[in-house]
Amino acid sequence: MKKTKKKIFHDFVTRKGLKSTRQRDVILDVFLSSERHMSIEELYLKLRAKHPNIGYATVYRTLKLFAESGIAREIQFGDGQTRYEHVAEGEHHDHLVCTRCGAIEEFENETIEKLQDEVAASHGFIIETHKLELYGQCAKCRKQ
Amino acid sequence: MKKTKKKIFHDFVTRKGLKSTRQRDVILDVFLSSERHMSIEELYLKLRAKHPNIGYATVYRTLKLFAESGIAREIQFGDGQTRYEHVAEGEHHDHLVCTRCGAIEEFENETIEKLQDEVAASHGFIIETHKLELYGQCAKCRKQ
DNA sequence: GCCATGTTTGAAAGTGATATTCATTAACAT
DNA sequence: ATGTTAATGAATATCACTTTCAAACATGGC
Repeated sequence: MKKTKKKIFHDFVTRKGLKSTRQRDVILDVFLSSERHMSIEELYLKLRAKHPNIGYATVYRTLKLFAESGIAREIQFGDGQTRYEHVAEGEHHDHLVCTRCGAIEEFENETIEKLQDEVAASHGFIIETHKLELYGQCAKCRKQ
Repeated sequence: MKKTKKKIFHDFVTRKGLKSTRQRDVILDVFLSSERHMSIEELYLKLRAKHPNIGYATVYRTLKLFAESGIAREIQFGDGQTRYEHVAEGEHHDHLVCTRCGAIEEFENETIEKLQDEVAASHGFIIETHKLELYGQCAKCRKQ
């Protein structure tokens, strides 16, 4: 059994000399029990149902911390909302985004990654990160 | 010789029942004579040098029109600025973005595009557009 | 446990980029 | 030249964060 995300985040908080608070615990629980790609707004609303006294700013700051600790990653799909996705250790994936219903699917493709490195090399670049998103209609929406 | 972008935009304006104005002409000239990836802000500043009385809102609205007419395309590189790039007919390319100096290079790769279609198909998606950006250090910055 | 210290929190205000409003001005058809 | 409709520019609004600040907490030392 690998280190759980709760443990990873807790260690991060300790190592940084930060404090473990009720709010952070609650936000982490909600984040971990949610779908993989959530905007701050979505998480905030979900949270409010049970914890109406937690502020937006706290959610915002805590998600940033999740990203910093390595258990989450910020993503932008160009709709003006920052989303946070769960990060599985050592794993990388890209996204398929449905332009109709907004559904997000993930995929991995070794060959594409390799080609990206080649392209970068031929331009003298060293890649640090990349972003690959395919936008279109998902199977469900196409049937309608 | 293909239809020029001026002609394409003018036809678009006519077809839509819009009007041809001095401002739109000027903004189009500045856009066409500029580097491929310009933010609204950059174009506005460049414009102000010779045409200090053209408003920001007009630039903003006109660039949207360029995109709608097909001669320009909106792109987001995650720095919070929308950029507009020139669109060459039938051509598609992706970007290499230097995380140090902000330089933007373009590339095309047939094989990657093909693989994208395969990935999409295996998920039941039909791709409409895609976005592939490689972020890293460009050759120049690496040497420093 | 109780304190001292530094961190967090939540409400409110601030930011920066984009988007809209509205009175005025300018294009185009007649 | 005139009427109609679209475009413009200044100002304002919006949106999604982001920061500020006083009050509330968490944690280590006594």
